[in-house]
Amino acid sequence: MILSKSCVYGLRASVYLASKKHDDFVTIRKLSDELNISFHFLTKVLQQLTKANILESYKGPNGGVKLAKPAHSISFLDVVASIDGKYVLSDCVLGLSACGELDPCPLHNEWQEFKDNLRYMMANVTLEELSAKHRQKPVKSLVSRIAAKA
Amino acid sequence: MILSKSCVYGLRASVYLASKKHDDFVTIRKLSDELNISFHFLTKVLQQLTKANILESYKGPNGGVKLAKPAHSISFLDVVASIDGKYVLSDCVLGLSACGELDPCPLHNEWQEFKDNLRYMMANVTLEELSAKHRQKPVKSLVSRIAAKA
DNA sequence: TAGTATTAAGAGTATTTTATCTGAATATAA
DNA sequence: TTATATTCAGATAAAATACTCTTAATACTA
Repeated sequence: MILSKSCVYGLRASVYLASKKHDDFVTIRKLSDELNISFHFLTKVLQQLTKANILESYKGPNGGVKLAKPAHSISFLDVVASIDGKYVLSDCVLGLSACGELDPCPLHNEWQEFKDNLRYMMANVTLEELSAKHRQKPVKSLVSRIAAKA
Repeated sequence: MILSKSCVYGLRASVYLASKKHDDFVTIRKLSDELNISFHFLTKVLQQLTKANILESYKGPNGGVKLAKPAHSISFLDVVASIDGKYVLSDCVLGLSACGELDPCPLHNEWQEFKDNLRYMMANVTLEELSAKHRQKPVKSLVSRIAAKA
C-alpha cells in the first residue's frame, strides 16, 4: 500500500467534493454514506484537510465541508501531502538512511526515477480532472511524457 | 512505504548474500550484525525466504543461510513476492474494490501504468545486478526503456 | 556420545495504524 | 432563546505491523 487509508479516504472525499457545486457545504455524514467510510474516521481525516486549507468547514445546520479553493487549483499531491506528510515517497527502497546521491544503494537511480515520476503525476493531476471521469483534457500519459523527454 | 520492513530486510539480506561466494553459508547473526537488523526479526524474515525457496538454510555449526539458486536467476520481485505476497501493488489507488478495466476510477490508467512499470523493474532486476554497485551491465534506464517502447 | 553452534517455531510484547465513541463547541432556524 | 444539526477534540478500542524472547530441533566437532 503506497498511500495510507486515511490518505485514500481523504482523496475520495476530495474528489467527491470536487464534483459538487462549489458553493454548497456537504455534510460529513453524507460523504461517509456515499463513500462507505466510517463517519467518525472520515471526520478525523477531513479535519486534517481543513487545517491544511484544502477544505473549508462550517458548523451548525446547513454546515459541512467544501473545497477551500477551486478544484482545478488543488492537486492530488496537495491532498496526499496534507495527510501522509510531504515526505511520502522520499525513502530509500532498501531503507538505508545513508542512501543518497553520494552513496547510492544499488537500486537508487531506478527508484528515484519512479518516485520522481509518481510525484510528477500526483503534482500534475488536479481534483477537477479527477472528478470528471471522461475529462476533456486527459492527463498526458506517462509513457508519452517520458518519451517526449527522452 | 511501498514495501514492508520485513520485505526491505529480506531484500537487503538477499543482496548481501548475492555478493558472497555461493558455496558458503552465512550465519544470520553475521547478517544481522552487518546489516544492523535485529537478529530475531531477521530470522523470521529469512525463514519465509527459505520456505519460498529463495534461500537454503543449514542448522548446526558452520550452518547459516545462502541463496538457493544463482544470484542471476533471482529477481527483486521474487524476494518481494515471497514476503509481501504476490498481490503487492495490485490495489486501486483510491481503494475502490470495484475499480478495474470495466469500471475504472479516475486515476485507474495512470496508476496502472505506474504499477506495471514498477513491476517490470522489479521483475527484471536480479540480485546479481543489485549486488554489484558498479555493475557491468546496468539495468536499462526506465526512461530509455519506455521511450524505446513508445 | 556429549557439548555446542546454529536455524526453526511459536508465544509474547510494543508500536503504529485504523476505527469507534462520547461530549463539547458552534451556529442556524424556529 | 431554545432546540437541533453540525464540526471539533479527546479518549479509548481493535487490528495490523514490528520486534523480542524462549525453547526445541538439528547437526557438527571433539
